[in-house]
Amino acid sequence: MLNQPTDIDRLLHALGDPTRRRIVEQLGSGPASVTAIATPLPMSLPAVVQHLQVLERAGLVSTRKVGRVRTCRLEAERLDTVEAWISARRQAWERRLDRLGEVLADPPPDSRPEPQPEEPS
Amino acid sequence: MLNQPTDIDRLLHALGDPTRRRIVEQLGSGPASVTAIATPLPMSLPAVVQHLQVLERAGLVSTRKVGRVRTCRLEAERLDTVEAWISARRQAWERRLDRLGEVLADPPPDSRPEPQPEEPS
DNA sequence: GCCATGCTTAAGCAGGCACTTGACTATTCG
DNA sequence: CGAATAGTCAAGTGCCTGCTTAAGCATGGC
Repeated sequence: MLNQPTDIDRLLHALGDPTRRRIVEQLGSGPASVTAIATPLPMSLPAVVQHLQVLERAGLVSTRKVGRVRTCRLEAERLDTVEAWISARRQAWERRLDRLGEVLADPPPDSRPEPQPEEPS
Repeated sequence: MLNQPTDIDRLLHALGDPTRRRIVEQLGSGPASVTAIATPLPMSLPAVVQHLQVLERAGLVSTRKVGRVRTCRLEAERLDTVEAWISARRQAWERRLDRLGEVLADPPPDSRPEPQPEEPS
Protein backbone atom coordinates (compact mmCIF):
# COMPACT_ATOMS: atom_id res chain seq x y z
CA MET A 1 0.00 0.00 0.00
CA LEU A 2 3.02 2.24 0.06
CA ASN A 3 2.96 1.78 -3.71
CA GLN A 4 1.60 4.60 -5.76
CA PRO A 5 -1.93 3.86 -6.91
CA THR A 6 -2.46 2.61 -10.44
CA ASP A 7 -5.16 3.53 -12.87
CA ILE A 8 -7.62 0.76 -12.09
CA ASP A 9 -6.84 1.33 -8.45
CA ARG A 10 -8.00 4.93 -8.49
CA LEU A 11 -11.04 3.93 -10.52
CA LEU A 12 -12.26 1.18 -8.24
CA HIS A 13 -11.45 3.14 -5.13
CA ALA A 14 -13.34 6.15 -6.44
CA LEU A 15 -16.37 4.04 -7.26
CA GLY A 16 -16.18 2.31 -3.90
CA ASP A 17 -17.79 5.23 -2.11
CA PRO A 18 -21.60 5.57 -2.19
CA THR A 19 -21.52 9.36 -2.23
CA ARG A 20 -19.21 9.36 -5.21
CA ARG A 21 -21.35 6.81 -7.02
CA ARG A 22 -24.32 9.05 -6.38
CA ILE A 23 -22.44 11.97 -7.88
CA VAL A 24 -21.51 9.85 -10.87
CA GLU A 25 -25.12 8.82 -11.37
CA GLN A 26 -26.38 12.36 -11.07
CA LEU A 27 -23.76 13.50 -13.53
CA GLY A 28 -25.05 10.83 -15.88
CA SER A 29 -27.98 13.06 -16.74
CA GLY A 30 -25.78 15.91 -17.84
CA PRO A 31 -23.02 18.26 -16.67
CA ALA A 32 -23.60 20.27 -13.54
CA SER A 33 -21.99 22.94 -11.39
CA VAL A 34 -20.39 22.12 -8.06
CA THR A 35 -23.22 23.64 -6.05
CA ALA A 36 -25.80 21.86 -8.19
CA ILE A 37 -24.08 18.60 -7.34
CA ALA A 38 -23.74 19.49 -3.68
CA THR A 39 -27.29 20.67 -3.04
CA PRO A 40 -29.01 17.27 -2.80
CA LEU A 41 -26.16 15.77 -0.80
CA PRO A 42 -26.26 15.77 3.02
CA MET A 43 -22.85 17.31 3.55
CA SER A 44 -20.92 20.53 3.27
CA LEU A 45 -19.73 21.93 -0.02
CA PRO A 46 -16.01 21.38 0.65
CA ALA A 47 -16.74 17.72 1.33
CA VAL A 48 -18.39 17.42 -2.07
CA VAL A 49 -15.46 19.17 -3.70
CA GLN A 50 -13.12 16.61 -2.14
CA HIS A 51 -15.22 13.80 -3.58
CA LEU A 52 -15.09 15.51 -6.95
CA GLN A 53 -11.32 15.70 -6.73
CA VAL A 54 -11.13 11.96 -6.13
CA LEU A 55 -13.38 11.38 -9.12
CA GLU A 56 -11.29 13.74 -11.22
CA ARG A 57 -8.02 12.03 -10.26
CA ALA A 58 -9.63 8.78 -11.34
CA GLY A 59 -10.52 10.40 -14.64
CA LEU A 60 -14.21 9.78 -14.12
CA VAL A 61 -15.17 13.43 -14.28
CA SER A 62 -13.54 16.38 -15.93
CA THR A 63 -14.15 19.91 -14.73
CA ARG A 64 -13.88 23.26 -16.37
CA LYS A 65 -14.11 26.61 -14.69
CA VAL A 66 -15.69 29.45 -16.57
CA GLY A 67 -16.20 32.65 -14.68
CA ARG A 68 -16.87 31.71 -11.09
CA VAL A 69 -18.70 28.48 -11.78
CA ARG A 70 -16.97 25.14 -12.24
CA THR A 71 -18.85 22.75 -14.46
CA CYS A 72 -18.33 19.02 -13.98
CA ARG A 73 -18.80 16.55 -16.81
CA LEU A 74 -18.90 12.78 -16.62
CA GLU A 75 -16.22 10.89 -18.52
CA ALA A 76 -18.23 7.79 -19.30
CA GLU A 77 -15.53 6.02 -21.31
CA ARG A 78 -13.55 5.58 -18.13
CA LEU A 79 -15.95 2.86 -17.13
CA ASP A 80 -14.73 0.90 -20.12
CA THR A 81 -11.44 0.50 -18.30
CA VAL A 82 -13.19 -1.10 -15.37
CA GLU A 83 -15.34 -3.26 -17.57
CA ALA A 84 -12.26 -4.33 -19.52
CA TRP A 85 -10.47 -5.34 -16.34
CA ILE A 86 -13.43 -7.39 -15.21
CA SER A 87 -14.14 -9.18 -18.45
CA ALA A 88 -10.46 -9.91 -19.04
CA ARG A 89 -10.29 -11.77 -15.77
CA ARG A 90 -13.62 -13.44 -16.23
CA GLN A 91 -12.56 -14.74 -19.61
CA ALA A 92 -9.36 -16.19 -18.17
CA TRP A 93 -11.32 -17.96 -15.45
CA GLU A 94 -13.88 -19.29 -17.86
CA ARG A 95 -11.11 -20.71 -20.04
CA ARG A 96 -9.76 -22.47 -16.98
CA LEU A 97 -13.18 -23.85 -16.11
CA ASP A 98 -13.61 -25.01 -19.70
CA ARG A 99 -10.33 -26.90 -19.52
CA LEU A 100 -11.39 -28.35 -16.19
CA GLY A 101 -14.65 -29.41 -17.78
CA GLU A 102 -12.84 -31.19 -20.58
CA VAL A 103 -10.68 -33.06 -18.12
CA LEU A 104 -13.68 -34.11 -16.10
CA ALA A 105 -15.56 -35.20 -19.19
CA ASP A 106 -12.71 -37.24 -20.64
CA PRO A 107 -10.09 -38.04 -18.03
CA PRO A 108 -6.87 -39.32 -19.57
CA PRO A 109 -5.08 -41.65 -17.13
CA ASP A 110 -2.39 -39.24 -15.90
CA SER A 111 -3.11 -35.63 -16.63
CA ARG A 112 -3.97 -34.41 -13.20
CA PRO A 113 -1.84 -31.28 -12.97
CA GLU A 114 -1.78 -30.63 -9.24
CA PRO A 115 -3.09 -32.38 -6.15
CA GLN A 116 -6.10 -30.07 -5.91
CA PRO A 117 -7.43 -29.97 -2.34
CA GLU A 118 -10.37 -32.35 -2.42
CA GLU A 119 -12.22 -33.08 0.78
CA PRO A 120 -11.68 -36.71 1.73
CA SER A 121 -15.22 -36.94 3.16
CA MET B 1 -20.97 6.72 5.43
CA LEU B 2 -22.78 5.97 8.62
CA ASN B 3 -25.08 3.94 6.41
CA GLN B 4 -24.56 0.22 6.33
CA PRO B 5 -22.74 -0.83 3.19
CA THR B 6 -24.73 -2.25 0.31
CA ASP B 7 -23.85 -5.12 -1.96
CA ILE B 8 -22.18 -3.17 -4.74
CA ASP B 9 -20.51 -1.12 -2.06
CA ARG B 10 -18.77 -4.11 -0.53
CA LEU B 11 -17.86 -5.38 -3.99
CA LEU B 12 -16.25 -2.20 -5.25
CA HIS B 13 -14.54 -1.52 -1.96
CA ALA B 14 -13.14 -5.06 -1.89
CA LEU B 15 -11.82 -4.72 -5.42
CA GLY B 16 -10.43 -1.27 -4.70
CA ASP B 17 -7.43 -2.70 -2.89
CA PRO B 18 -4.47 -3.95 -4.97
CA THR B 19 -3.61 -6.75 -2.56
CA ARG B 20 -7.16 -8.05 -2.71
CA ARG B 21 -7.20 -7.84 -6.49
CA ARG B 22 -3.97 -9.80 -6.51
CA ILE B 23 -5.57 -12.45 -4.32
CA VAL B 24 -8.55 -12.55 -6.63
CA GLU B 25 -6.31 -12.97 -9.65
CA GLN B 26 -4.29 -15.71 -8.02
CA LEU B 27 -7.48 -17.46 -7.01
CA GLY B 28 -8.51 -17.29 -10.64
CA SER B 29 -6.19 -20.19 -11.39
CA GLY B 30 -7.85 -22.45 -8.88
CA PRO B 31 -8.70 -22.78 -5.18
CA ALA B 32 -5.92 -22.41 -2.66
CA SER B 33 -5.25 -22.62 1.05
CA VAL B 34 -4.72 -19.53 3.17
CA THR B 35 -0.98 -20.06 3.46
CA ALA B 36 -0.69 -20.74 -0.25
CA ILE B 37 -2.34 -17.38 -0.85
CA ALA B 38 -0.24 -15.64 1.78
CA THR B 39 3.18 -16.96 0.73
CA PRO B 40 3.79 -14.71 -2.30
CA LEU B 41 2.40 -11.67 -0.52
CA PRO B 42 4.71 -9.29 1.35
CA MET B 43 2.79 -9.25 4.61
CA SER B 44 1.93 -11.32 7.64
CA LEU B 45 -0.57 -14.14 7.56
CA PRO B 46 -3.19 -12.41 9.74
CA ALA B 47 -3.14 -9.47 7.34
CA VAL B 48 -3.92 -11.81 4.47
CA VAL B 49 -6.71 -13.41 6.46
CA GLN B 50 -8.23 -9.98 7.02
CA HIS B 51 -8.16 -9.33 3.29
CA LEU B 52 -9.80 -12.69 2.72
CA GLN B 53 -12.54 -11.76 5.17
CA VAL B 54 -13.24 -8.58 3.23
CA LEU B 55 -13.41 -10.59 0.01
CA GLU B 56 -15.67 -13.14 1.66
CA ARG B 57 -18.06 -10.48 3.01
CA ALA B 58 -18.24 -9.14 -0.53
CA GLY B 59 -19.10 -12.63 -1.73
CA LEU B 60 -16.09 -12.74 -4.02
CA VAL B 61 -14.55 -15.77 -2.36
CA SER B 62 -16.04 -18.61 -0.38
CA THR B 63 -13.99 -20.60 2.10
CA ARG B 64 -14.31 -24.03 3.55
CA LYS B 65 -12.28 -25.49 6.36
CA VAL B 66 -11.49 -29.18 6.32
CA GLY B 67 -9.11 -30.45 8.92
CA ARG B 68 -6.75 -27.65 9.75
CA VAL B 69 -6.59 -26.15 6.27
CA ARG B 70 -9.04 -23.57 4.97
CA THR B 71 -9.50 -23.67 1.23
CA CYS B 72 -10.54 -20.50 -0.57
CA ARG B 73 -12.44 -20.56 -3.81
CA LEU B 74 -13.20 -17.69 -6.17
CA GLU B 75 -16.85 -16.85 -6.75
CA ALA B 76 -16.51 -15.55 -10.26
CA GLU B 77 -20.20 -14.83 -10.81
CA ARG B 78 -19.98 -12.01 -8.32
CA LEU B 79 -18.18 -9.97 -10.92
CA ASP B 80 -21.35 -10.10 -12.97
CA THR B 81 -22.93 -7.87 -10.36
CA VAL B 82 -20.25 -5.26 -10.88
CA GLU B 83 -20.40 -5.58 -14.63
CA ALA B 84 -24.18 -5.25 -14.49
CA TRP B 85 -23.96 -2.09 -12.44
CA ILE B 86 -21.49 -0.58 -14.88
CA SER B 87 -23.26 -1.46 -18.09
CA ALA B 88 -26.64 -0.38 -16.72
CA ARG B 89 -25.31 3.09 -16.07
CA ARG B 90 -23.39 3.22 -19.31
CA GLN B 91 -26.49 2.31 -21.27
CA ALA B 92 -28.49 5.04 -19.59
CA TRP B 93 -25.81 7.59 -20.42
CA GLU B 94 -25.52 6.44 -23.98
CA ARG B 95 -29.27 6.77 -24.40
CA ARG B 96 -28.99 10.31 -23.17
CA LEU B 97 -26.19 11.06 -25.58
CA ASP B 98 -28.17 9.50 -28.40
CA ARG B 99 -31.09 11.76 -27.64
CA LEU B 100 -28.73 14.69 -27.48
CA GLY B 101 -27.35 13.66 -30.85
CA GLU B 102 -30.81 13.56 -32.37
CA VAL B 103 -31.59 16.99 -31.07
CA LEU B 104 -28.37 18.36 -32.45
CA ALA B 105 -28.92 16.72 -35.82
CA ASP B 106 -32.53 17.87 -36.23
CA PRO B 107 -33.42 20.67 -33.84
CA PRO B 108 -37.18 21.16 -33.60
CA PRO B 109 -37.97 24.79 -32.71
CA ASP B 110 -38.80 24.33 -29.03
CA SER B 111 -37.64 21.04 -27.58
CA ARG B 112 -34.71 22.22 -25.55
CA PRO B 113 -35.44 20.64 -22.19
CA GLU B 114 -33.00 22.53 -19.96
CA PRO B 115 -30.51 25.34 -20.42
CA GLN B 116 -27.55 22.95 -20.58
CA PRO B 117 -24.25 24.69 -19.83
CA GLU B 118 -22.54 24.97 -23.20
CA GLU B 119 -19.18 26.70 -23.46
CA PRO B 120 -19.49 30.07 -25.19
CA SER B 121 -17.20 30.76 -28.17
C1' DG C 1 -18.59 50.33 -5.42
C1' DC C 2 -20.99 46.77 -2.88
C1' DC C 3 -23.06 42.73 -1.74
C1' DA C 4 -24.36 38.08 -2.97
C1' DT C 5 -22.73 34.04 -5.23
C1' DG C 6 -19.59 30.22 -6.13
C1' DC C 7 -16.05 28.24 -5.09
C1' DT C 8 -11.22 27.56 -2.63
C1' DT C 9 -7.97 26.91 1.10
C1' DA C 10 -6.49 25.53 5.51
C1' DA C 11 -6.73 23.32 9.77
C1' DG C 12 -8.47 19.91 12.57
C1' DC C 13 -10.88 15.79 14.12
C1' DA C 14 -13.01 11.01 14.47
C1' DG C 15 -13.22 6.77 12.81
C1' DG C 16 -11.76 3.23 9.58
C1' DC C 17 -8.37 0.51 7.41
C1' DA C 18 -4.16 -1.95 6.55
C1' DC C 19 -1.09 -3.62 8.83
C1' DT C 20 1.89 -5.61 13.09
C1' DT C 21 3.20 -8.69 17.04
C1' DG C 22 2.35 -12.14 20.41
C1' DA C 23 -0.13 -15.64 22.35
C1' DC C 24 -3.25 -19.32 21.57
C1' DT C 25 -5.95 -23.49 19.52
C1' DA C 26 -6.50 -27.27 16.55
C1' DT C 27 -4.84 -30.85 13.46
C1' DT C 28 -1.53 -33.96 11.41
C1' DC C 29 2.69 -36.60 11.37
C1' DG C 30 6.67 -39.21 13.02
C1' DC D 1 3.14 -38.50 23.07
C1' DG D 2 5.56 -34.73 21.22
C1' DA D 3 6.63 -31.33 17.50
C1' DA D 4 5.64 -29.13 13.34
C1' DT D 5 1.93 -27.14 10.62
C1' DA D 6 -2.25 -24.26 9.68
C1' DG D 7 -4.91 -21.04 11.16
C1' DT D 8 -7.23 -17.95 14.88
C1' DC D 9 -7.76 -14.16 18.24
C1' DA D 10 -6.77 -9.83 20.49
C1' DA D 11 -4.65 -5.68 20.99
C1' DG D 12 -2.25 -1.96 19.30
C1' DT D 13 -0.22 1.44 15.83
C1' DG D 14 -0.06 4.71 12.23
C1' DC D 15 -1.84 6.47 8.18
C1' DC D 16 -5.63 7.58 5.16
C1' DT D 17 -10.48 9.21 4.56
C1' DG D 18 -14.45 11.54 5.09
C1' DC D 19 -16.04 14.83 7.10
C1' DT D 20 -16.32 19.65 9.71
C1' DT D 21 -15.82 24.82 10.44
C1' DA D 22 -13.88 29.25 9.41
C1' DA D 23 -11.81 32.32 6.61
C1' DG D 24 -10.50 34.02 2.03
C1' DC D 25 -10.95 35.18 -2.88
C1' DA D 26 -12.71 35.85 -7.18
C1' DT D 27 -16.80 36.97 -10.26
C1' DG D 28 -21.27 38.86 -11.47
C1' DG D 29 -25.49 41.66 -10.80
C1' DC D 30 -27.35 45.91 -9.08
